[in-house]
Amino acid sequence: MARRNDHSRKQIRELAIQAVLDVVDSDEDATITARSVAKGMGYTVGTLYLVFRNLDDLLLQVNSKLLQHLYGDMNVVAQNSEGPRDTIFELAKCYVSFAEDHPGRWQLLSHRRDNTLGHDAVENEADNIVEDIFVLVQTELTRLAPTRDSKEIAIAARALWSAIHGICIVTASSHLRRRAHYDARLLVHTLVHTYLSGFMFDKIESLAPRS
Amino acid sequence: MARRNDHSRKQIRELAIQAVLDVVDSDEDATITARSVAKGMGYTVGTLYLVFRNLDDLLLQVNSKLLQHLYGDMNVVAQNSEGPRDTIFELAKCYVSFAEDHPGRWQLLSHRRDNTLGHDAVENEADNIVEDIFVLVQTELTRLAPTRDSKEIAIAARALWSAIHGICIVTASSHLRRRAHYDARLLVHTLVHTYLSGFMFDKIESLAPRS
DNA sequence: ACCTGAACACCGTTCAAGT
DNA sequence: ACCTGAACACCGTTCAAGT
Repeated sequence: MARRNDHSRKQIRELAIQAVLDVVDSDEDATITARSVAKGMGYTVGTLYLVFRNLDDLLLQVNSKLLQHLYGDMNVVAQNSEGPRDTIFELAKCYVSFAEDHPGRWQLLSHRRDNTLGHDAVENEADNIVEDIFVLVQTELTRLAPTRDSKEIAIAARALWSAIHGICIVTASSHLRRRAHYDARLLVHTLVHTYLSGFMFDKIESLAPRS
Repeated sequence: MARRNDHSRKQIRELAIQAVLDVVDSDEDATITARSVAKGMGYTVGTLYLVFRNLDDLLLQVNSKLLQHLYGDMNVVAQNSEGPRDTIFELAKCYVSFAEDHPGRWQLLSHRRDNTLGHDAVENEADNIVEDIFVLVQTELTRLAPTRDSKEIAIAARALWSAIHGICIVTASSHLRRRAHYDARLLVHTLVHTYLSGFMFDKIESLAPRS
């Protein structure tokens, strides 16, 4: 054995990433293991460490890829919807769909990373995409209330998007524990509807003359 | 060694729970280990399995205790605030304070449990307290809009509380990655303010005559 | 009866040795 | 040069054996 040279370094990385996705797609509760990933890609454990710094590094790259896809989908959705209000609803739906249709992949995103790797390029890349997603929402909120302070809108966007994320988490967790199930889509719709009502109402109020 | 009989079964359980809390209090990122818990309580690993079914069972009991405390605090807060609107703000602040002042304990709450243990008494206990917390919020929302459908209010309460939780999670995670930090307290305040505005606005609208 | 600690089957990670 | 797989230091969990 040894010395096969079937794949380039980049191809091996791709194989590993695909193997991780295959594992979580086949069982959302599966624990990702260096050995299981290696088996899935047809190599041995050692090879993994030839190409990634460690398991966290691999998972980080998977997350980066997942976030890129999600961001891409969200951009398409943003393009194809009518008006900022509708767009925000569609963006939220897009996120819930990702969480519900690919629970394994979605859970991968909240995998706690070790701080052992310093400020990595890939680490920053993943974080930057998350930032881009926030900005997407921020842009639509700005369209809804063009006169409002941009700092305020940034806060509103973060609050709203974190809230949507929170609903997905709580719903998934109560689903896991076979609890009375509240539909994530319904909860998110309610949240966005109520939040946007409040957002617009506050605007009206601040524009109204002081009584 | 062997046969010390220093503590009763119940005392040993208490020692273990305290040991877990000590570990996460001293380092929020510490990994809870059967051996580290055992060392912290002055026993050996085996003893842990004399008193808990496994590590998850121990962590579940810790969570149950933490949730009881949190629920107690929230009840005190609910008693001492003026009016439903103020109460909801105070409840939210109470949760954020827990997450920020005791990050290790708070993170323990989102520890993913194995499904290996069936429908346990303790498991249900923890879930029931979470349910009670939702009800607390639900009660205040009902006071704000007594005429609204109770099912709708239940949904509104879950959406709001999950949203608050989500903000804490996203904030903690970006804090961990040393990202530009948005204050959780500010985000939660914005969320609650905006959400309640929307909640009241929708009520007004639905009460208003159809035009 | 109560507790221990060696043992087992797993981890992540490394690195000398094979081709 | 490329990859292997045994080795190491850890896990969670069990259970025969000590007092």
